[in-house]
Amino acid sequence: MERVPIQSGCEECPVRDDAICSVLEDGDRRHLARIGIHRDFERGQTVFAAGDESIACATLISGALKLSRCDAEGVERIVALVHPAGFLGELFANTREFDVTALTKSRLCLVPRKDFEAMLAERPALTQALLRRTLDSLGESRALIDLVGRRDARARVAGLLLALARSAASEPCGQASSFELPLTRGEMANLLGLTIETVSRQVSKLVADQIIGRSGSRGITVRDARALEDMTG
Amino acid sequence: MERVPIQSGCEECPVRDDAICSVLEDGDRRHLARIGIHRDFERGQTVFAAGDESIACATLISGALKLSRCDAEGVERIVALVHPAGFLGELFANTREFDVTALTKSRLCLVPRKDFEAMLAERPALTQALLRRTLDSLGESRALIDLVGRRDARARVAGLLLALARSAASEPCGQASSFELPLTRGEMANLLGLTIETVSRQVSKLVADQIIGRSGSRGITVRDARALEDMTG
DNA sequence: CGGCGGATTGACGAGGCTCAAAGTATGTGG
DNA sequence: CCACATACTTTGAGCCTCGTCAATCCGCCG
Repeated sequence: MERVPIQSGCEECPVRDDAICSVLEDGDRRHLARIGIHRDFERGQTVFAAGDESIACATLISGALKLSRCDAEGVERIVALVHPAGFLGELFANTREFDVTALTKSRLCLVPRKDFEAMLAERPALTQALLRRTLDSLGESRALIDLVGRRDARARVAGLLLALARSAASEPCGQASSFELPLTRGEMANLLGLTIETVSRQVSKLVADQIIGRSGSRGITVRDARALEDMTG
Repeated sequence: MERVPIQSGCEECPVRDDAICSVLEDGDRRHLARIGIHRDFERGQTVFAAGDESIACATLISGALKLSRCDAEGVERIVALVHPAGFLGELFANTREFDVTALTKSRLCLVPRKDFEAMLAERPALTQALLRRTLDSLGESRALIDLVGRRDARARVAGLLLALARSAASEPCGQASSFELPLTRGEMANLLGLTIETVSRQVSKLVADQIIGRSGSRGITVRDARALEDMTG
């Protein structure tokens, strides 16, 4: 569990133009770079645990994370995915609400919460950026409600594959034609409100219909993006 | 469609301590009171329409609203409900993303968007309050994902009834034992990702099981709140 | 090689959707 | 005041999708 100081004042950061710190002036950025650290996580590692005290905020630099919660019976419930440039942190509560787990090898930029909150108080632009990001999350969350509440299994899987293809794209607004799933079938099922078997069957059916291709159990090739989009409405 | 100026600088406002303007100092409040107006809507009236230019923000003073969107086939999809003290407004986009419709007789406090944004830029506390409210919406939205994605029909209906009982409560954190549903069966079904028939059957079953009582098709009495809570996990 | 976690595939049953009909509330016009 | 229309709700019957249970398969690692 290495803690690496942030080198070179963020100049090399791959998400420097997308993450919420992009709204800061260079001076403020340098300040954050001095107090922040980088840290790497392997697939499956817990980044934050629900119930823990919230002492740090973070921006995801690379990789992918899941946000989940366990219900009364101890069953995991994934409520959102986090992609690079995404922000993590409880802002007005002292304890964390969700478990945050790495889905792939991931790198985070961690900043002590109190320092971040201090900067929020002084820099309205930062608060606005955070608000904007939260509004985006809200939009995503509502899109997920749509997917999960109204679509059949085939459309749910199609919608998730599209979303993952988009987030795997190199440019914003594009979509990768070929990518590795960061989620197991079980995690896909969990997120979509389906079972492992149903997800597996739908993926197989999409392959049979020539809409996607498979390489290994995690590799996906989008053959007919149009068909996928049509399914999700 | 009357437009009523805000009288008496908000002193009488029933949501003055809960709405986002509660974080403002009296001077700023008076300023908003001068430029804002009150407006009443009847059940079914459109408050804002998706695609319209966003020229006003609003706080719901009384009543209830639904946020919905239509998919490609023109089918309505309710994504959230808005209760008194709730905030409405696209902040970084120029067009509205959702249809907003009154579910009951409702009163709103409307403020021109540009004035509101100007105040946001000057008053970090206001931005923070809005951020906090947005985070709450995000939490609600994730709770809805949980309800819709993982629970069976009975639990979904139970969860919605509980949520409505809470929002009908006079004190915060309490729940009304008897209230009027602001939603038709069709709207409940839409929100929960079920059909009208299934909702109707589940409500009938809850009545048969002595868990709730009915007075007319919209009146609900909670007889066994514990049982409802147990169902939703 | 065997063991293990994850993925696939099949058979079966149940829960919820579809289709259909009838019941209830509310309003409108004669 | 009643007849009628309209909108919403309730209830029933049958079917289909998806969940459950179970067996097998694949890739990976010791």
